[in-house]
Amino acid sequence: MSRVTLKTLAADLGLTEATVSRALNDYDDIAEQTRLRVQKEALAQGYAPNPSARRLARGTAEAAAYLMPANQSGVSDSFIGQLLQGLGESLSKRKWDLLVMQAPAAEDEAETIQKLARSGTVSGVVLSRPYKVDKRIKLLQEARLPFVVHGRSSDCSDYAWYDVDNTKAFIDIVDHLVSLGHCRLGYVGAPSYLNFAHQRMQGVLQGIRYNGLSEGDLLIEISEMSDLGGEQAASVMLDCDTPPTALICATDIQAIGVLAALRSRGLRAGVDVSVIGYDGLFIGKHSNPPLTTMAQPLAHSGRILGDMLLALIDGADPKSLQELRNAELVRRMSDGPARPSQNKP
Amino acid sequence: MSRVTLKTLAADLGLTEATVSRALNDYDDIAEQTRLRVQKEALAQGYAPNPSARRLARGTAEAAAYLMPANQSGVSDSFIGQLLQGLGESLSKRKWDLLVMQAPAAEDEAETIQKLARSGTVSGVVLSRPYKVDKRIKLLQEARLPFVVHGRSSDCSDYAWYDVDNTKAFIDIVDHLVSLGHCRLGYVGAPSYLNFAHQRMQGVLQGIRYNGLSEGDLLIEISEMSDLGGEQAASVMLDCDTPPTALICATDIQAIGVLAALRSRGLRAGVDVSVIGYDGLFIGKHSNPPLTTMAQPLAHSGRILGDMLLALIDGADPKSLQELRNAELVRRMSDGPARPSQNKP
DNA sequence: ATTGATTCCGAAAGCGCTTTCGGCGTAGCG
DNA sequence: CGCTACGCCGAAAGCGCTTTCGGAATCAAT
Repeated sequence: MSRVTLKTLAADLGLTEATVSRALNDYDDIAEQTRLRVQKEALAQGYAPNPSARRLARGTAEAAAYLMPANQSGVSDSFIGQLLQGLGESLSKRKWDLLVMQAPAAEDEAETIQKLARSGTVSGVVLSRPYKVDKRIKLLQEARLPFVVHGRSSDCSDYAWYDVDNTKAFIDIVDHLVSLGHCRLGYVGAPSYLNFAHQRMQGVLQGIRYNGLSEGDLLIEISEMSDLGGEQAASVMLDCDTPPTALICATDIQAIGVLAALRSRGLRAGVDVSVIGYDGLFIGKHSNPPLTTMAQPLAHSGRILGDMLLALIDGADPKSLQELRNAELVRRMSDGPARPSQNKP
Repeated sequence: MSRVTLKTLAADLGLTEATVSRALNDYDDIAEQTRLRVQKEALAQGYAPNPSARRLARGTAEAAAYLMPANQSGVSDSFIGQLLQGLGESLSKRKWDLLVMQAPAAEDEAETIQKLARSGTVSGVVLSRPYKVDKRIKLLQEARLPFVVHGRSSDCSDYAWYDVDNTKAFIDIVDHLVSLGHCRLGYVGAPSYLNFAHQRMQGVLQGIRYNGLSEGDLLIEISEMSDLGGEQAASVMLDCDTPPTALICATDIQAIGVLAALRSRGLRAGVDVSVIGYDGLFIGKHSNPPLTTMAQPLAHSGRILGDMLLALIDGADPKSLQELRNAELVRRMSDGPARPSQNKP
């Protein structure tokens, strides 16, 4: 009982491989009757075409790759599972395979992409978390390999992307905080080579200006994207002469660390100091206290990215495939009005 | 500037495709000198072999698939990212591709696997979170497709797996709790079609017996694996006549919900009621209070599973590839000694 | 009955690579 | 000097599938 192939199927049916192939692929120059006969037999024998052969013959990969973001900071990204699931659903509509790739080292990313493009392993790529200026994007463009980006780099006019308006989100955060009476703010930022980090920082800077505050009213600490990073960043701001009354964090993970820093100082988040995160991670629901955060809508981002990629490959203009969503403030317990008399006189 | 292929390369070099192929694949019947010349030229032209063609010719897929666990309960699994990364690293040693698959519906899983096996898309499979009796495993065996399982089904004698000793872990939890003076326990379990849930339940049952308690000393509630599930399960146990003084949870996610249930009743986890989770998730570090839990070592599980799969395909006996690890109790703040006089007299 | 148009299927080439087989040329042996 | 023995490379088949092209049969129309 060896493998059932087109040849064996054809032999069993008394037909040619060509005919069987066309019957299975719904060509319209096959008699309805034989088409049915073929498909029935194929099903009965459990025939599954060899994808390598098909791809080779068709000259198309019928597969897409997801480029995993390098896992800096050890904290695993819980969104990857969701994203992959959505991507998979979308791609499976065309029976495409989804493969995940990662560069061994950061510097090998270019080579990885080159190989990907030249070998024709995939016919499309999904890229997460671009850098401010991202040579991977340039490489993909030069290679003429269709791709969509989850996020945006600085210059994002020429390719397809799906992103949340980071800048607006952080302007909104500042607005919210100011409306609560806060006027000395702290920002726990992330490394700015990641473009979303840059965008978020711009957001708070703009927010400050729009609200008539000066940059002197804003303390900034950049930390790595981890709880410890957030905790340390918060510590230096909290321990200075005129500590901020509200802390804005680039990511929920950092915000979680900020909460810890507060607790260890006997400060109550939400009453003594407000802290607001970004991401809307599940973890924020159960932190101490529950974290107020800007939640980004990534429920269906996988599907959306997948659909975009498919559209792109069908010939859509990349520029027509740029989707910007808004994050939404979900208030939990870590923010509150500025206290009339603040600690540390 | 079309694609560079073996043919064009050969033409440029004045050699045959065959020779070039062998030179690039380090056959030993190629003169050292020409081998170098070929490899240099290949590098210069950025040649990347077409994997479909290679796979077709070699008759091997040089790829493995990870079967994503169905995302019940909406809570995304944060371990998937880690696992995939480890798998990818391992497989990349042989330049294998890693692709992720998911069954559209639960019932399609069988068909998905059949297709996978018959089509020869991959030469190996990694399966997560098996059911108690898992027909996917049977299918993979029948299809003679090498596979490794992350976890174990009831009958796990015949295949390769990597798992944590769930039963032992929960015996340990009971031991720990009993040594703290607890003798009325509650167990928040998970649906037992998942075998790990069954194993964990067996663990607490055995732990009860080993410690001379009777089954009357144990309350059991099965819930779905989510924070809400845990909260509801805890609620019914807490609100009964003689509530347990300690709650054991099948997963951290449920434990997080249990903590919420406690808080909403004004009960202090770790002093009024002890709660212990399982998984060692990051979230437990920052819950309220920080969660005591049995941490499973999944840092390198991806690599291990990948290496196992490779070994399997090299002809290793599946039975020699079975690795059982132990979880480790990490004490945080949610457990403590039983109080002499308990609430509700 | 002759032509033209259809309908349906077979023949065959080819996708890019691997691998077996054989043959050429040179070196080593008697 | 003729012999075998290699070392090195070319020729060619084949992996399983797709797709173009053409031809045999069927049908409608003149």
